[in-house]
Amino acid sequence: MADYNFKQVEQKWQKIWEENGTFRAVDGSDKEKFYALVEFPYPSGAGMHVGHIKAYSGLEVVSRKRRLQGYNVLFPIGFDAYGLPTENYAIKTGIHPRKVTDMNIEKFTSQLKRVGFSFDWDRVIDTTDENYYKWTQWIFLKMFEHGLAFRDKTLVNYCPSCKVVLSNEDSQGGKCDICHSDVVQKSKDVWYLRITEYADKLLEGLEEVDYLPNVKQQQINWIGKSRGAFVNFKINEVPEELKIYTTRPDTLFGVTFMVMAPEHPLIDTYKEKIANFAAVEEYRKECAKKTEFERTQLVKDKTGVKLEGFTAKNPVNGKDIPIYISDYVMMGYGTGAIMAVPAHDGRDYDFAKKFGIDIIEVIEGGNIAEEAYTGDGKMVNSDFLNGFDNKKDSIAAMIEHLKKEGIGEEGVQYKMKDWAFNRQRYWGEPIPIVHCPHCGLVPVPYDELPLKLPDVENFEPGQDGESPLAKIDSFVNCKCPKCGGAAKRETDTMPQWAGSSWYFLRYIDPHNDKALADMDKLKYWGPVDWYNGGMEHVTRHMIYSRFWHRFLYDIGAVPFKEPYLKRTAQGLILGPDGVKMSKSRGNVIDPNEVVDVYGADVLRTYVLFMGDYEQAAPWSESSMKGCKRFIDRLWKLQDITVEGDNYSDDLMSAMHKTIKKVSEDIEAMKFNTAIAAVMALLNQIYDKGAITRAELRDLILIVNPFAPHITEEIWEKQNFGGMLNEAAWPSYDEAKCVDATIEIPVQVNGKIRERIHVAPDAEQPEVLERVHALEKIAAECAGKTIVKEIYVKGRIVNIVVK
RNA sequence: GCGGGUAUGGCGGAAUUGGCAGACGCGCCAGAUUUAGGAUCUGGUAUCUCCGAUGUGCAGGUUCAAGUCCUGUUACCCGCACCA
Repeated sequence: MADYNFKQVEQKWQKIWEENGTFRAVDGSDKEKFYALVEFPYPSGAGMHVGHIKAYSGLEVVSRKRRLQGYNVLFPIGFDAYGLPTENYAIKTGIHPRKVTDMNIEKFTSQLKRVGFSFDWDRVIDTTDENYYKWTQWIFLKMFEHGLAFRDKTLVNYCPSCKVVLSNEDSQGGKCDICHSDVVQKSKDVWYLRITEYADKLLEGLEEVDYLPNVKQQQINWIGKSRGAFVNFKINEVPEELKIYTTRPDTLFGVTFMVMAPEHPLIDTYKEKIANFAAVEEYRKECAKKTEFERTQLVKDKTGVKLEGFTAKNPVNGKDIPIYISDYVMMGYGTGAIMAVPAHDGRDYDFAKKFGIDIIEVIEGGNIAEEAYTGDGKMVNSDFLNGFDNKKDSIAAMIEHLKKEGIGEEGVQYKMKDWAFNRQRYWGEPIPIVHCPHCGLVPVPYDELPLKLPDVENFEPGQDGESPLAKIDSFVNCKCPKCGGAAKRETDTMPQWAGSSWYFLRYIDPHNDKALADMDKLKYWGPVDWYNGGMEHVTRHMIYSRFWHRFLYDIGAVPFKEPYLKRTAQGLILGPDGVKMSKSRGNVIDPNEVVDVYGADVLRTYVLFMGDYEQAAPWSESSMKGCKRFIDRLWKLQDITVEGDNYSDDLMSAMHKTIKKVSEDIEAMKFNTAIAAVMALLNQIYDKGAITRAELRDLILIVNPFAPHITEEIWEKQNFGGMLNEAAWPSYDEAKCVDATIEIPVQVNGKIRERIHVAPDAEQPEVLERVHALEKIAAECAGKTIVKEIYVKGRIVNIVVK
């Protein structure tokens, strides 16, 4: 047999698959469906990364296996093409983002095809295609109609370098997610999506899906639901109440001061009554100047200013307490003001120590002279709560009291905030809203969608962060759809997360021009059975898309509640130096080069063999050569193939065991051990020196999902009949997975002294009888008393002697 | 600080969930083939004081039996972070 020519073979089969539409998903089939989804790529100019290959190879293998098992598989791909890098490239080069995007999509497509992924290429979507974003705009208008899209003037995160307003999610740690420069606070009119209204639904939905535990936990933390109480504190000097939120209302008797966020509006309302207003203003200025970095890094050093001339009354004991402002209280959470219980909160404790404020213990168990005690314990110094010994009961009792006295109520808070939903950028979906001087915000009529993104010459954002669209008079000036008067269009565009929030629905019916997808098709294909992607998308992208989807369900546009039944995440591929791949480090591996030198089958096999799929692992070229050897050895099996319609006796259990192992491991995403099992089988076959046609046929089938090109070629060369992808996944017989005899280690006091061969179903008396007949074991036991004898069937013998 | 995770040969990693630690691959050593290199094939490869003992970050514990379970502890990684 001539050496394996991967270049020729891979091209040959890729062409055949393409011409035959081999991997097309069939609408309206009687077969059971399987919808596998991978996160569609952003088509960047750099082209694909080996990380993409690993991300897609997991469900690629599952999909190919499921097809052989008779499923109707939908395994689609598309492009999430709106975004800043393309726009910035356009600004730099003057090439239109449309052109850049088309070029990049073409590049990605050819790269993906070279790897032989079994995507359904008839269903490719592009979020920047007007037939796609028409429906993105449609969903936005539906949200507007239902009061979920609204406009508000607030402080926003603004990146002075990108000249763009960012969501909290895009500016974590006070750094711009795109350019990593410092984000500043700015007052602006912005669009929001009321995702907070869906917080509970998003939490409840998690109970019915199968996500990795840490994915679920991250989403729960992100939503950040907490239960507690709102309590009103009277301010003594003015007719005003200061409302606070607390998770521990039962510690009210330990409150010795209050703290307001520096931005709290009450401060301005009563500024002429604040005796030290100049000092307050000074402090507020300092806070506004602080970067997020300083705020978080100097956590322990508490700062603040007392509001002179104001005191509050503790509503449970009537004590007068001072009010401070401090930047450790945030305006964006709760009510922007807190009751401080220094004895039982670390931050309040630090503040009280620094400002010399009383610390009153109300929960026993700690040493409040040393530090705040945040554990549970018996209530003290707390009037009617004294004697309660767990927080559940004491909180319930206090809430009861607050309600009865009319000073507070039960409450819930979320860390999640409403989603800032606009960018002052060109390369995004136009927001289909008209600003009419008479009618206010008026939606573009549905029959006028898509509201097309106009052509512009200059993609630079305007000064002060205005969208480039604002400069195009023909776009901006329009008639109000409601009153017909002169009006202006919204010029902001949607954020990059918009298009990806519903793309999995469009794959189901990508060419539909009547609806985002046909209801019958949605019923057949939905929901996504298995979604794999990166860990970095489990909060933002996944929560956003679960929100959109749940909204669409609530208005009857989709027939299922949760979009993704199962979610897994692949680990990163690190550079050969063990560090995350990056252009600046120069440790990036180009998949094209790997395909050139080793072939697509080797690349596919290696990214799955290199380690635990869900764990990060460094790239190693020499390790990949091992996979190259594996592929070549697979080819050479043809040299030792002999006639035979059955498995041979000496490979019987090995064949069945391997089929079982590979079948199970693929479903469990343990691709590395599946490949290892096949390698071990290959070693055994070469030791024996022969393989029957029946064995080769099934071996080729189970390797096919990993290495589809070479296996199709062998299939054809060996005349196994038809195309491999029309054959059935081999089955295994549980009874034949066991060998005729198995080796059992024999331990004396837990140390292995001998080994014997027994039938797998041999019973304990028989085995022990044979064990005692062994010379070495008899010697070990001589003169000692046998305390215990254990035989674990098929595993081990242990004799305990004294 | 909170939440989640990881720790096993020279390296990437296995271990049926309490039952032979180191599967499989890389690397390395030796041999075969080759003018040579590469490729390929065969054998070996945890450590040590090597007929026996030791060994899964560290210290204890449970058990006939622990990488796996329990208690404590250290280091590193990821996510969130002054969230009241």
